[in-house]
Amino acid sequence: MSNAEVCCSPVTERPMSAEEAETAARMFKALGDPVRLRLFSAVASHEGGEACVCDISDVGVSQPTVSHHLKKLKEAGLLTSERRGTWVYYRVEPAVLAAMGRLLVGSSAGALT
Amino acid sequence: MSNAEVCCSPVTERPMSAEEAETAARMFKALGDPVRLRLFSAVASHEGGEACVCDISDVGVSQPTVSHHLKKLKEAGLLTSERRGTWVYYRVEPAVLAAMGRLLVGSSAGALT
DNA sequence: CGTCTATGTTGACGCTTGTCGATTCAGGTG
DNA sequence: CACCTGAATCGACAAGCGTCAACATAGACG
Repeated sequence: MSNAEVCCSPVTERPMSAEEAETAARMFKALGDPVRLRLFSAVASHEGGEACVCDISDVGVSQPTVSHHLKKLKEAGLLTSERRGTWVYYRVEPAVLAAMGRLLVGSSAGALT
Repeated sequence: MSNAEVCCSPVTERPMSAEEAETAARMFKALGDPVRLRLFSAVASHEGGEACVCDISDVGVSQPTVSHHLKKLKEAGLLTSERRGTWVYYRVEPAVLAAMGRLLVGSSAGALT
């Protein structure tokens, strides 16, 4: 259900419809908070493309707040989570980065590594 | 002063610092509202890369609200404005799209058209 | 100058959001 | 089982945000 597939043609191609904008804005909004952006970057740059909460929770806010932001990122379709024993691991939804990049630069930014 | 040059290395490269996140989040936040995203797309996709307010103000909200959102986009460094006679024209700051794209996909998405 | 049109600004309103402390849940360990 | 640690949820609060109607400003035109 991740918004990645649905959304969208590049912003420079034609004016976005209300529906497209609604979907895309939800993803941008999720990255529109400094703490969330740091958490997201921490996960995305972590080895293996995934990280335990304990690895990334040092962003200067309380533990409930970290949990809250991770939930938001998950709801936006940017992260997925999985519990393994004591710890919970978050990983980046790969298609999302490509989709958002394509939305901005239009070109073949969809070509992933 | 546009945030484009300052910001940043790709999110997947290393965890963002608090300062980087603050800067980048401001740009994502600006695109995190459906109405603003539609306005931005309308300008970006308009011929010549610029548009008069009168050309794009049909997004379902009142005129003051349109003006308010355009101001926000301007403050975020995504748009610039210029008055020419009766009308005010907005245009996309070109480096910004490339910078945000690079932030997401990491690759050589900076290569513009 | 007076008036008309195109944008911007102000002030107010309700809703959303980021944050925390307290609590709860989940799993491991003794 | 009791206890401890990692993580999520709850409840509350202040701050921020999107929206509008009313008003203000800027330029064109008579």
